[in-house]
Amino acid sequence: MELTDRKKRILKSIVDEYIKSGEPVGSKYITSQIPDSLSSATVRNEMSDLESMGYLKQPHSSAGRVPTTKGMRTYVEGLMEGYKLSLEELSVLNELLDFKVGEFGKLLSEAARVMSHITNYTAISVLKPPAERIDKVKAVYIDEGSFLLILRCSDGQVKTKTVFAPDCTEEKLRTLSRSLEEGLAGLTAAEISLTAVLDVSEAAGDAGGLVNPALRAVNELLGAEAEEDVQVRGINKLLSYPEFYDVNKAKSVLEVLEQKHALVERLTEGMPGRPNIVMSGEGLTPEDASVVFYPITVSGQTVGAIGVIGPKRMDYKKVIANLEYFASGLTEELNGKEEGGNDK
Amino acid sequence: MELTDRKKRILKSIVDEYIKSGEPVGSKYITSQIPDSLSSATVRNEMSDLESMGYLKQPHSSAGRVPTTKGMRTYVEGLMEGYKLSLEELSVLNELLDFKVGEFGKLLSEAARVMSHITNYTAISVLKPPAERIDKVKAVYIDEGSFLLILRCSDGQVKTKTVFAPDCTEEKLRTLSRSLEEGLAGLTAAEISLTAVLDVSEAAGDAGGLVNPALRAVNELLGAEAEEDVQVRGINKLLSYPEFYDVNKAKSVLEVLEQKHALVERLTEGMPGRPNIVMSGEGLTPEDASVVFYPITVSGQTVGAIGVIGPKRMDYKKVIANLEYFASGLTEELNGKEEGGNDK
DNA sequence: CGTTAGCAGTCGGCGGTTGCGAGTGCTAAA
DNA sequence: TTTAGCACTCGCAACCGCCGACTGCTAACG
Repeated sequence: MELTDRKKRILKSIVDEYIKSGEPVGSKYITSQIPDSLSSATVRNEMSDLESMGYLKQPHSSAGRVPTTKGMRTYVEGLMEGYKLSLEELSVLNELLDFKVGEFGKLLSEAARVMSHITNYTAISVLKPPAERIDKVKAVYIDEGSFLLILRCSDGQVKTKTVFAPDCTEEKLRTLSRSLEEGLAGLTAAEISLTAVLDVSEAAGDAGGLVNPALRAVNELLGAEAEEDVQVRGINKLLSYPEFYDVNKAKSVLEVLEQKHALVERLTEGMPGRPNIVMSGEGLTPEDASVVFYPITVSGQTVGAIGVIGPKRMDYKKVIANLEYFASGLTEELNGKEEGGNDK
Repeated sequence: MELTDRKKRILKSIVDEYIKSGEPVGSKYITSQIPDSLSSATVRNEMSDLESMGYLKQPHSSAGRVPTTKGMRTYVEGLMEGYKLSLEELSVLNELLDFKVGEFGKLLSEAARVMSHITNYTAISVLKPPAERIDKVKAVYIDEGSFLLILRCSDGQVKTKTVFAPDCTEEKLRTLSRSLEEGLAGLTAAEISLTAVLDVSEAAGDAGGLVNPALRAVNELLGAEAEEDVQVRGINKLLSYPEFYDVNKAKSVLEVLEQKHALVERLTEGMPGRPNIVMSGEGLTPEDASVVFYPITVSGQTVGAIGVIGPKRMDYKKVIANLEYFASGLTEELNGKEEGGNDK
């Protein structure tokens, strides 16, 4: 059977209402919502069709209909109207984007807070350590027992770590800096081979004792878990929605949110530049929940993501509009900054 | 009326059982748990006394008794037995303490994860930026448009921030470093006055254009919100306890956990070196919940805290034993490290 | 005077019943 | 093809009575 225009209108109307109320939608109510003037009986017939086509289902035989995941999918992929950001939303987001981008991690985490506040859903931000090339390495003297290793990556990110090592001198550290940079510049963490390590050791000469601690630090800074960060804000919002009044459902969502590493993986795998929507039944997403997210990329590399998790019937248009605005603004700024600062 | 020894035994027994079951405790059950051989009627009389003294209360007139906050307080402050850490718990904690302490923040957050896992409650770790004196300042060249500001505080913590400023040269940065250090060393954020700022500007000479961005960065690094971090792990654990099956109660707890700044304040205000216990009714703690935490100090300054939040009837002895072991081990290590590295 | 047995009273929780109302599917007529 | 009408289904809330756990009280005992 075909999805006629009228069926689409009815489906859209059902989803709209379901997003508002969270309750099954009956045929009578629909007649008052669609432009067509139809009787409830006709709508019932259409709804019956939509059900057999898999767009709707009845929670029990004498209740209204609820959209299935398939129905929701269709809705978000075409039926849904756009959403105009309110003045208030715009001003909050703009203020946020005025942050200096050097503080990327903090910015993302702050964004999650704001996003949760604006949308009334739980917001997630993830920060992923990209497999970056090393651009510059520097070792700076702190005291005899320690120095600070500074790594500048090809995306402009600067990472630092305090390294404890005996007998540091300014002199030795200069040598160390030079040999590290010569040996490692242009490599990713995975590309640091044994020969590279030996090269560095040799070049370091009497600073050789510092090479191993330094390399360990480099590895940690670039390594997979190094700077991974996940922020979840507004968990309490989740419990405002009836679908999560059942403690077990709420628990299953919270369990997913605890899997921080998996979250990073999952959210940074999405398509950049457009909304990614995962609903329950489509991935590991827990029952009745839905996740909307935008990855954030810098020159083609995904470095993080920001998203929202809520009931499957969340207000997609609003959420998408907000995420879109923030993500695209941020991506632009990040990439602009990058090109500007990279002309060495 | 006085709290006799027998009353204490009965109270302890009631709390022990209540911690296990979460249900009101009846007089008959108690007779089988205490060493004294008493009839249930006698126990009832004693329980009636305990109730009028405010240690117990009845949720409704035909049910057993439940300890009040006062009853719990008395329990945790004397009646409770010690808890022996199991081999498994010890080995996990020891492994954790083997982390390098330079990674203090990451360590705390990891500790929260482990703590939640071991105790089966929700764990909280907070990191507070102490009002530190500036020990050393250094500006390191990144490229023409930016440099890295490195701050070493009197507690040995090293903080960094990328600063964007036009026309950086290695030369200028050396001057900047020198004048910043001369002008700011030994001060806390609050003590940086206008005269200090003018001194720095003057000393900086032709690097004067870099002073303002640099000072702004110093301020951010030392400022109140600068590096505040709160990690909450194992929220899903909370929902395993019947006292939080009621979504509203769970929500009120989650709302408290969202107040990250307030959490930092509250948890770092506690007495170091011993368990701090706050129960519902005693502070802002939400209904039916209880928080146990240990602040972590470095040379007298509280720099963070680790704790556990759970139902008021949580297994205090186990939680305290674990937190105690971790907090004292960490404090020791931190203070040791500090003295060793500070002899400039 | 402390302790104990016994008994009446209280009350929450549980299972079964009932009535209500929303919403459906079907049928027959327009 | 649409519509009106009607019988039917079923979740839900209210209600009821019963059971059991536990208490408070009283009176007797050592």
